[in-house]
Amino acid sequence: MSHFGRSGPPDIRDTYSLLVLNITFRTTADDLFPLFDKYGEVVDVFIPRDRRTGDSRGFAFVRYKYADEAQKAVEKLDGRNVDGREIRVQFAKYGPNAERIHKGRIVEELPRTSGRSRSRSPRPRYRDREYKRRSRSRSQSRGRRERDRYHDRERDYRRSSRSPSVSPDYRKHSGRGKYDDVRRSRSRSYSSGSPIRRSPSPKRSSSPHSTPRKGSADEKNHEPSSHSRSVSP
DNA sequence: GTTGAGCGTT
Repeated sequence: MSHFGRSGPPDIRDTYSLLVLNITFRTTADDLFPLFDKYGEVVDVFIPRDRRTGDSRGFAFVRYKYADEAQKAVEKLDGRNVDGREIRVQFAKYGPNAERIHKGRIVEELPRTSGRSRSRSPRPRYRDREYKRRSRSRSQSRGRRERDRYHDRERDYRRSSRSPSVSPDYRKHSGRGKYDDVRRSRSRSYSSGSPIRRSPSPKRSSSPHSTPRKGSADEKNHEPSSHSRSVSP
C-alpha cells in the first residue's frame, strides 16, 4: 500500500495532482502519504528520483481524488515543517504525458480538431536543475538526453583515452575561427607555441631517441595538408 | 557525507 509508483500510475481519470517542493532529500513517499492522506484521500504518491544515482530530487507528487481535499491539503500542508524543513505544496501544472491539466486536475480531453495547438510558449524555466547537477566541468548541449540514451561510452572513451583534464573553455571563445586560424598558422611556423598539445603520441615525442626533424619523408607524412593548401588558393 | 529552483513514473 505504501509502495506507490512501483507499478506506474494506477488511474488518472479524475484526479488532482499536487506538487510538493522544498522537501528534504530524505523524505520518501511513505512519509508524505500519511501526511497528505490525513487531509484527504490520496490516490497516488510518487517521488521522481535520479535514474543514475537514485536519489530523491527534492520534490514529490501527490494525487488527490477530490479537488476540495487537494485544496485543503495545499493550504494546510503548504508551509508545513517536514523532517525539519518547510515543504511547498501547490497544484501541478505540467503532466508526465500529454495529459490535459486544468487547475491541477487531470482531464482526459481528446483533441477536437487536431493536436496542432499543443505547442505552448517555451519558457526559460526548463530543467535547469539537472543541468546544474550534471554539468560539473563538462560542456553539454541540449542533445545530452539523446546521447545519454545511447551510451556514455563516448564520454568515457575521451575521458580515459584523450586526456585526464579536458578544457571545454575553448568553446567559450567567441572568435574561435579566427583564433583557430591563427593557432594553426603559428603551429605551422613554430611547433612549440600552441597551448594545446596536439601530439598524438607524446611518449614518442618525449623520446630524444630519434630526431625525425631533418627527415623529409616524415615531414611529408606528418603534414600532408601543406600540399593541399599550396594547390588550393 | 554535500546541494535547494523546480514539475512526474510503468
